[in-house]
This record gives sequence, C-alpha cells and structure tokens, in this order.
Amino acid sequence: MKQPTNTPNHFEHLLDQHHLKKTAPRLKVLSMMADKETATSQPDLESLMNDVDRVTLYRILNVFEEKGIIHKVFDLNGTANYAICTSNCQEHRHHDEHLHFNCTQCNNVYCLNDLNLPAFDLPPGFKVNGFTLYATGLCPDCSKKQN
Amino acid sequence: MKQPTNTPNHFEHLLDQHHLKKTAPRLKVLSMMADKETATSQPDLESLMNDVDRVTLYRILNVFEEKGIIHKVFDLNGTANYAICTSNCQEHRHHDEHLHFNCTQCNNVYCLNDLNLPAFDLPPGFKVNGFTLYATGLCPDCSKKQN
DNA sequence: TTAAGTGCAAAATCTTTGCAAATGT
DNA sequence: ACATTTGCAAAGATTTTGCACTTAA
Repeated sequence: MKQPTNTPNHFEHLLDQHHLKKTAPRLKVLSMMADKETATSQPDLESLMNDVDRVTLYRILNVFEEKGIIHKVFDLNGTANYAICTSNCQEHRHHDEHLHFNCTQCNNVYCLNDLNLPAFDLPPGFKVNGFTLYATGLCPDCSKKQN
Repeated sequence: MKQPTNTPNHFEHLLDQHHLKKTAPRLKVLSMMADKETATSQPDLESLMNDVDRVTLYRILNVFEEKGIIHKVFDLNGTANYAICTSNCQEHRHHDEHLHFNCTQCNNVYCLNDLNLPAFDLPPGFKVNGFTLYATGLCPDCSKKQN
C-alpha cells in the first residue's frame, strides 16, 4: 500500500504538490537527502552540490522548509541540518514528535520518527505545541568502532 | 542548606573555582543571566552589555561554556541562548536531562531543570549520553495574553 | 611583575538582497 | 509568452584572529 518516498518520481510529485517548478537544483537537493537515515548539514549539502550556487541552495532550503517538504534541526554546533519529512511528519506538520539523535563522534543527526515517546509533565501554564527529544551519544556505527 | 546561586558573591566564587580572573565584563555577563527563568540570547546579551566589546563577549561565553559555568541552547531560529548552569547541571555535567521550552510567541527559552523525564526506548545500537526534551508552544505569559 | 583578559582593527565566514539572464510550464 | 527560478555581484551580519594595551593577582 505504501508509496515509495525516495524515488525521483516521488520527488517530482512532491514539487508538483507544492506548486514548485521541477528544476535540476531542487531535484538534486532532494536526491542528496534521500535514502539517508541522517539529516544532512548545510555545509555538507554545499559541497555535495558544488555545481549549484550557494545562494540558490539557501533559497531552495528555505522554500522547502516553508512548504513542509523538509525540516531543519540544529546539531550540537548550531549548524542547520536538513531531512526530508516523512509522510507521518507531513500529516502532523506542526506536531512533530520525534527523536533527534546527534552523535558526538561523527556528528550525524539521526531523525528517528515512529518512536512513541512517553507522556511527561510540564509546569502549569505552558501550552505545548510540539516537541522533539534531542539526545546525544554514540550512534550504532561509532559505537561499534569504539570496541 | 542551599547556597545562594545568584549573588555577586557567588559569581566571584564561581570564577575562582575555575581559575578565571574576576573581571568586570565577566561579572556583568553572569549578573545579566542571573535571576532569569529564561536563557538569554547572544544578541540580547550584546545589547545589554553595550559597553563591553562584542569580541570580548564571544570569548567570555566560550570559556564559560567550556568550563561548564553556562550552557548553550539554540532556539527555533538557530540563535544561541545561554543560561547559568544549576548546581544540578554542574554535578551531572555531561548528563543534562532537562527540558528546554521555546515559546513561539516571545521566543524566550525556558530551562526547566528538576523535571523528571520518563524513560524512553531507542532503536538498538544507540548509546545515549544525555538528552534534552525540546518543546515549543506558548509560555505562561504569552498564553495568558492570548485570552 | 607578569600572565590573563580586554579592545580595536581587520580578516574570514555566513546569510541576505537586487537584478539580469535562463528555465519550466 | 510569462511567471519562476537561478546565478552572479555586492551588501550586511556574524564569528574569528592578531596584536598592543590594560588589569587582576
């Protein structure tokens, strides 16, 4: 039943849906972020797309984020990392409840959706809209290498 | 039993403990951040301390963070916000487990320590070192103003 | 007295803006 | 053909670096 979410075809649909033109730079951004378990940092995207103007990349990332195609998460160094939103993410657009795991070794940011987070209490008066649990430590890969 | 943690006296002790000279700019940074429920953004600190050189502020915030006197948290816009670490925070330096609440209205970042967060599960292989629950929504003040 | 810290000038980065040329529909 | 999007140039903002002067211990 599930539609593939990482094919070139799907990317074109995505752009269509959001009334964005299917240009080479945009499709390239999407393909760079596809099939990755981790979010991609803006500097990484820049070097991966060295044929695309830096300014263009800024603008693409901005529209994509506004439209809810990708989401942004800041790693431990305050650098923006981007990942394609899952369908789950899009449905509950403003109620993202997922876990961002930032490895202190490789600095990768893993977006772990589909995780059921337990309820928690806030001091009275705070109206929660959305939350993400932000964890640091070693990712599976780096954890292995340590042994 | 508890020592005051927000007096000028305490600040001098803090600097002593970390072998830092008690200079006017440093004490001022600490006093600006004291007695606040919320973390202070770097831009705010800059305007609050307009008599101190911008570069000096950068350097002070960096040493303070290295020494574990303050901690840094990025708000929704990726701007660094700083708050004095609580005693709790210092003891468990690398195991901060607190909640950062970023109000979408006033943009304040509340550091809610002393919150017991429930356990949660991670996919196998991830070695968690520390985590913070990062929530967005309306803080008590803005929540009131909405009614 | 002297090592540490500050302030200023200047470099290096990062991000935004304006506009002409190119591109998708 | 026309509105969008891109690339380039340039402005603006942020962050870092180097070095002489000042200050706390």
